[in-house]
Amino acid sequence: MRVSKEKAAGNRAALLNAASRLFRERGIDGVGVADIARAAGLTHGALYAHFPSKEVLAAEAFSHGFAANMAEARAGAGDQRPQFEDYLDGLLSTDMRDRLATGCPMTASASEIARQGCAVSASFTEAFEEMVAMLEGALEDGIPAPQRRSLAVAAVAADIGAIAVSRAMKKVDSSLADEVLQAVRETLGAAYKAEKTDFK
Amino acid sequence: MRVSKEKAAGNRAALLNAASRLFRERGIDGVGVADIARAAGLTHGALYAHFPSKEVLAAEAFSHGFAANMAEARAGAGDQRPQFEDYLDGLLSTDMRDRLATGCPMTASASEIARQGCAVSASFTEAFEEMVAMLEGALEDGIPAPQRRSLAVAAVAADIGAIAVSRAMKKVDSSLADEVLQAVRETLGAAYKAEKTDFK
DNA sequence: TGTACATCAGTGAACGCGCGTTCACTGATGTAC
DNA sequence: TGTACATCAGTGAACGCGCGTTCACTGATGTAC
Repeated sequence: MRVSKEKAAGNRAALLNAASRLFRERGIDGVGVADIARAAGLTHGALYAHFPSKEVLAAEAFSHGFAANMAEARAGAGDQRPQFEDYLDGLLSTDMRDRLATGCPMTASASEIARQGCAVSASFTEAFEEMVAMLEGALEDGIPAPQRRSLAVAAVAADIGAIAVSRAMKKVDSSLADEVLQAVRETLGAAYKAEKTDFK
Repeated sequence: MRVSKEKAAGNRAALLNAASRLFRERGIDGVGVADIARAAGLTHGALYAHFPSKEVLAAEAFSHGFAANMAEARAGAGDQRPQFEDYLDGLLSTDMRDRLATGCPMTASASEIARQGCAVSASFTEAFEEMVAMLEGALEDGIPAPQRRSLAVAAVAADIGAIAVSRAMKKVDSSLADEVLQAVRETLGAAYKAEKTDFK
């Protein structure tokens, strides 16, 4: 039966939330549309009143989950502008690694995106650029723009790799999993320090 | 009907080759056992004479594909011992990125491994350690062991991230995809240079 | 070397199940008068 | 403000299909005599 506009908007949001969580937890290929609808308190047919296909839902859910993560990162920073190293500490923490369902969708699905359609790839690329911009803005002003850009791009890619790798290994070797996070943290820190020294 | 021991061994190898390729191309969840058996010229029933389950096949196929990649890397190095930077150039090239079906299984499946069973996680972890050892051996002797280890671990994790990210974006922004590889290459190079200078 | 027979790799039908998507239908909502 | 009716979010059965795994069966291979 028909439902009020407010209720319909709420259902749409519930579908996005459920999809976003489940896709991160089990992978895009590992979740069915019925699972998502059920988690949102609806039947699978209703899903198609809001999204034309699973792929479009996946792309929107990706952006939705990423936006929530960015908002959290900015809120967590508080009033003053955070430094590059503060971001690294947060991104490469065991906390971030252990938050699969609510963490960054890029780290949760990195290697699956290439197998998905263009809509999902586009969401991923947009998220990547947004995160690069955030990190770039946290680098010291003394460093020239090309080096800042390069460092920020590398930091986001390395973070995605570190979290994915750490998660993949945690079940069988949790100390190695922790070591990976620390090693990437140290290496990015060293590269940043070197750039700062070069251009002082 | 029964088949000679040589033929059976050949069929097993064909199954591993097909599985290894297909899993990298389409993801572990994206390939069925029937696809693999068909690609190896067999029926799906025969697969279960060689492997007890898809998960065990996935774990063995992972190790199989990784071993081939390592052998290639060592052969490509030729007679003299390659430097760390030579490895980075090879690993972070557009060639490596564009070789999905025959490239490193770690880069092809990184974010999916955490969702698979322990057998696959164990294969991943073993491969990771082997690759770290290879890179560690290519670092300059002057750097102390802890720093060498940290740099090698970070390089493998960052490489996995860079290739996965570059593949994810290529469809929608190929110049950004190329930039990612170069940025990670530069940043790891800068970190290595800084360590060399520190301990000279 | 020749024969009888146990072994077992490979076949293909069948198991129960979930997949993404479509569609006729329901009935409360929102709108036009 | 009250009534008639078009709209459309949501339901649930159905579509055809592929999934991983099991199993009775086949028949060439390898072995024991």
